[in-house]
Amino acid sequence: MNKKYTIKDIAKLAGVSKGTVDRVLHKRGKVSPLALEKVNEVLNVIDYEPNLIARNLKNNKIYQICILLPDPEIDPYWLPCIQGIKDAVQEFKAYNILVETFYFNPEKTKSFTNTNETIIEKSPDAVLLAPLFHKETLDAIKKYDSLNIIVNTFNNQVESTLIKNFVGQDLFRSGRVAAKLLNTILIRGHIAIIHIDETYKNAIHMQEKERGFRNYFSEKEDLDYKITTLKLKSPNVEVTLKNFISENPDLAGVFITTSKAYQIAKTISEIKDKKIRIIGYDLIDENVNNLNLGVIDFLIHQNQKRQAYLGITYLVEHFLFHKETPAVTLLPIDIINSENADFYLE
Amino acid sequence: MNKKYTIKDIAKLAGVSKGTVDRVLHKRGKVSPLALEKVNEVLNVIDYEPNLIARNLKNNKIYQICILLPDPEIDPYWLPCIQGIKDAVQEFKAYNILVETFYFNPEKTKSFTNTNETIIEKSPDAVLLAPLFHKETLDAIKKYDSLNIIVNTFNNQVESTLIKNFVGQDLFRSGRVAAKLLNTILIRGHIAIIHIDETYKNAIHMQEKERGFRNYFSEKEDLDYKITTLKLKSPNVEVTLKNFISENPDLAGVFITTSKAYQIAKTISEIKDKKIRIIGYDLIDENVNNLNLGVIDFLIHQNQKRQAYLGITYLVEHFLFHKETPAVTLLPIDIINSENADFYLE
DNA sequence: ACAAAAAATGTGCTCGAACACACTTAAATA
DNA sequence: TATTTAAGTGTGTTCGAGCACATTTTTTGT
Repeated sequence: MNKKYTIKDIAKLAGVSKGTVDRVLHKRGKVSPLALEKVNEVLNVIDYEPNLIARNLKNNKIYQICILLPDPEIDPYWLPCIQGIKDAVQEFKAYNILVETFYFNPEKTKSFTNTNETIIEKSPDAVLLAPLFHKETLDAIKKYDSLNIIVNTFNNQVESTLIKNFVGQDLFRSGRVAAKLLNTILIRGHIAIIHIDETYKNAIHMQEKERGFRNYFSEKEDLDYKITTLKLKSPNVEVTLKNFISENPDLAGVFITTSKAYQIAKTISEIKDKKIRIIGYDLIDENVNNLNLGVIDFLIHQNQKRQAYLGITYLVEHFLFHKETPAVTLLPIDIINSENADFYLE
Repeated sequence: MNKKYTIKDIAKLAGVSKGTVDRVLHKRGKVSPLALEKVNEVLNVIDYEPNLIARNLKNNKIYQICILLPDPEIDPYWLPCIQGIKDAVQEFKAYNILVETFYFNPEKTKSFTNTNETIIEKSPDAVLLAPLFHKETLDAIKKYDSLNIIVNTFNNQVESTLIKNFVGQDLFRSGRVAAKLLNTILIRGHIAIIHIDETYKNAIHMQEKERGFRNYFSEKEDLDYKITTLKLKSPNVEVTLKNFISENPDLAGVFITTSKAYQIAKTISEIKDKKIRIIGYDLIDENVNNLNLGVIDFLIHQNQKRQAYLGITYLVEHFLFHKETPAVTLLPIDIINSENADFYLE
């Protein structure tokens, strides 16, 4: 009754050979209308699911997947990806899957293009990219596609029909989440959106978050908030911030669009006479410390680990099981406070 | 170089037959010390991973898994589990896995025991239980174990060495998360922990959450909060609550330990002169509506869908791939506001 | 009508692990 | 020493899908 039907079963039921059933199933042609009819009749009645185990046994090709991301030693934001990759490798080590990780220097465009060339020389079956540099990424994607190498991306969205899958987060929405959080903890007041200028470009990231943040408040115009955008540049972060705070004594909350909230937290925690609320991104150590100290109120988790893990998983499932991969996978925007942070770490 | 070694390869390298290698790998005995030595030497050098695909091909047993949970029509809390089960079934339908779902009436102990008996008659290979009734669960587990049926649990934790795996949440910690949230949005004030008395027993659930909640505040004794526990009984919920609010004009926040926060939200939203903050559990429709209306500030997501999904997945992986399952899997305690709720729904 | 070409169909082998069973060699017993 | 018993080893088959190739049937052309 609940038996799993095999091709042999279908062949017997239809009164043909398994070769014919196989041709029908794979639309390989060379089947008479009569035989086609008979097989289809059986297929309509029973619920045939090919046995994935048997299907893949024969296919002893080793699939090579390369994953390219910024060097976590230069930007610790990418550190959790390593574990995500490890998890995926562990999960699929019993299959013919070979995953190789490549790092590039996020501060240097050249490093990105060079690493892509190294990967191309390996001629893998698929590449998973963290596409930091827009133009160079498009070039790389074109090149990969011409060599029939599948390209998927994670973390940063790049519009291209050549990309099969993107895993990341809706940055606009994450800006809205941050806005709602500040709206919940502050009745009114002056809020600063702080972009800390990185040497490399994640400007689009920061802009999208700001857009979402402002969008939330623009929908509630009756609310009594003043919102200022503050761009801080690398050597002068602390000085500029201190000046801003003393010039704006009504400052009640800040939203930091990068993972550098701890830098702001340090300055703000030194102000003893009032509490300025802080919302930032990413569970890097310094941020979590400040969360536990009560200096940072919330962090938004971008789940890089799962991004990398899912990106690889989709590729493996594509190769091994011919599964359809969704064009875009948006991970949940996790809200973190001191009490639930543990569960999202490692 | 990166070739996958097979048993045949090992046999050739060790100068024995694949039968001998097989006996060594599975410790089936009947191997001479000399042969054992030779095979082990090869195994030490190469990194052998058995091909899971081939291993399972031969094993054409159909594994039957029964999952037992409260009827979602009676308690909508369990509704997301259906989707979690569906997802798991979909994922494993190509393998020999048969999942059958059973509902019991959470208000009737007898219904629980009866359904367990129905399952036992089916003699499945494993059962995944939502163990609502403590004593009856222990009896059922004992019975299952004596019949060599694997028992795993989800949602509710039951101490028993016979259980291979539990998937759920740390309720104590989730109480702490709620406490931290109220601590973040309220500077001071009177807070009420509200237990809405269900007809059936989830008393342990509610107690653990309260314990965690109070534990958080007990650690910060310098804070200016007053915490009251309020038990509301079914027909008089609204009246008792209204009385409490008028008797306690300093009430600033409530923490509802069940999924019935919307009931409280209704009453509280009618109070126009002040804002009482509300934190509750579970993304059921009425709660999410109140989240969007701004009446409920935060919901804590218990991720029932994933609980059911993971519970089944662990069993399948145990049967199919002989994977070790962790004794306890604690899901993250997701904090939900109006802006990120979408991502956790379905 | 008959050979040749084309179309349709069936057979048989492969993948790797698992295990039953046949077989060989060594040890134990009379 | 002959014979039983045990220990050790190798061979061969199975699982289901996929595909190459052999075989059969039908169609086409002369």
